[in-house]
Amino acid sequence: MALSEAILVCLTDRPMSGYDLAKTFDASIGFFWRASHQQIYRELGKLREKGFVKSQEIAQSGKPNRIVHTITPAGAEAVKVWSSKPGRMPSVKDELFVKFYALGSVDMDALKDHLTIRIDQHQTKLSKYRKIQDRYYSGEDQSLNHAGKRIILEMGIKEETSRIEWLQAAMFEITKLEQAGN
Amino acid sequence: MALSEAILVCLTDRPMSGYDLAKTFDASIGFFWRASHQQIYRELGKLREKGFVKSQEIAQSGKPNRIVHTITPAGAEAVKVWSSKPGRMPSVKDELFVKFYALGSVDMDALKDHLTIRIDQHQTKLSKYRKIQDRYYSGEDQSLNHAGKRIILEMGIKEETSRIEWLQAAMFEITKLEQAGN
DNA sequence: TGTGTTTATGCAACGAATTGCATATTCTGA
DNA sequence: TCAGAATATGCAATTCGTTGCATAAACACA
Repeated sequence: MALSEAILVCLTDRPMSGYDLAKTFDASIGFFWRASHQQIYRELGKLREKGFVKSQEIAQSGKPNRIVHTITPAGAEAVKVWSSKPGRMPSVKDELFVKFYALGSVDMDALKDHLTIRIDQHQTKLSKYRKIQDRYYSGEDQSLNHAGKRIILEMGIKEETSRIEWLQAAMFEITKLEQAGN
Repeated sequence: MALSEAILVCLTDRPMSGYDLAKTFDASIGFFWRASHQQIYRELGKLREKGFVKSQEIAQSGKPNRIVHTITPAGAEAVKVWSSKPGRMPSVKDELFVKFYALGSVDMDALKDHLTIRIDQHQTKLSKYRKIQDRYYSGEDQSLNHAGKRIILEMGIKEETSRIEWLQAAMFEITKLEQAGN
């Protein structure tokens, strides 16, 4: 499982609380590996048991105390071991395809609506990526870590752009089918 | 959950045994909704309980008996209800991205190997899609069900093609980074 | 003064998915 | 003739993921 590694990778950048991690997953690494805050808290517990992170409570007046997690040398080692092994193909699960597979049994107007929604969602994602790219990745930072994040943003932008294109092509095709009177 | 619907959709084409379904998931609908045989058998049990499929055992001499599942009117109705509701965005989980996110902490040669493997896997998928397209979807069948399957094949081909392109672009970029001596 | 949002953490229950095992027979090739 | 693949089904255990709930305080706004 790569959730634990994704967390360790985040903690390599800087020590974080579970809350910080949840926000990071929402805003950057989570574009490529989704996780909810409950998953993150549970996984942090496991990482602590394995000795891959150290956790220390920091008292805050007023707000609840923060528990800040730091990656240990054993954790860094675990990241290295993981990164040297090839991962598995991401498993596809897309309801929209299944609906197309059953085109004869679905309501065509509803399907067109769903297609429109999906295109919108991908466009939202795309503009989010572009904003981040403009804000943080148009500069001159040449470090490896920065370069890696720049590259996945570029990949994400290409992925979303092509998705939008072929979803629009699919929309065109089913509209044509409808007009043909099937 | 759409696994149950994916199964029902398959059974709309023709009655099948669990084994047939597992093979169908391996060879066609599973390109867009992966499922193992254990998942399928368990789900078939649930569908039977709900009355969405009827199952009848067919004696076979020698081989173990086949249990053939047929969709019921209630099952067909369930497909309709499901298809009218918008699905959720497929959740992304790709280790390769996570490795790029941690570019400073991973072994670059290993990462390049993994990239090569992934490009190969997508190329394999692509040529599988193209073969199916040539064999079954280059003809004149104008039925809706046929058209839907043709469209998802086209979408799949576009998806894989663009994936291969940007994975190669990523390979080019990290090679460039390496040569720059970072 | 109250309502809602943000920060901050976590349990409990359930449902989904994976992994490993188990059985039993036919057919194919070495 | 013997090994192994393909056909055919399924249980059990574990892990992963989601949903709903719970707590607790600061702060912004109306």
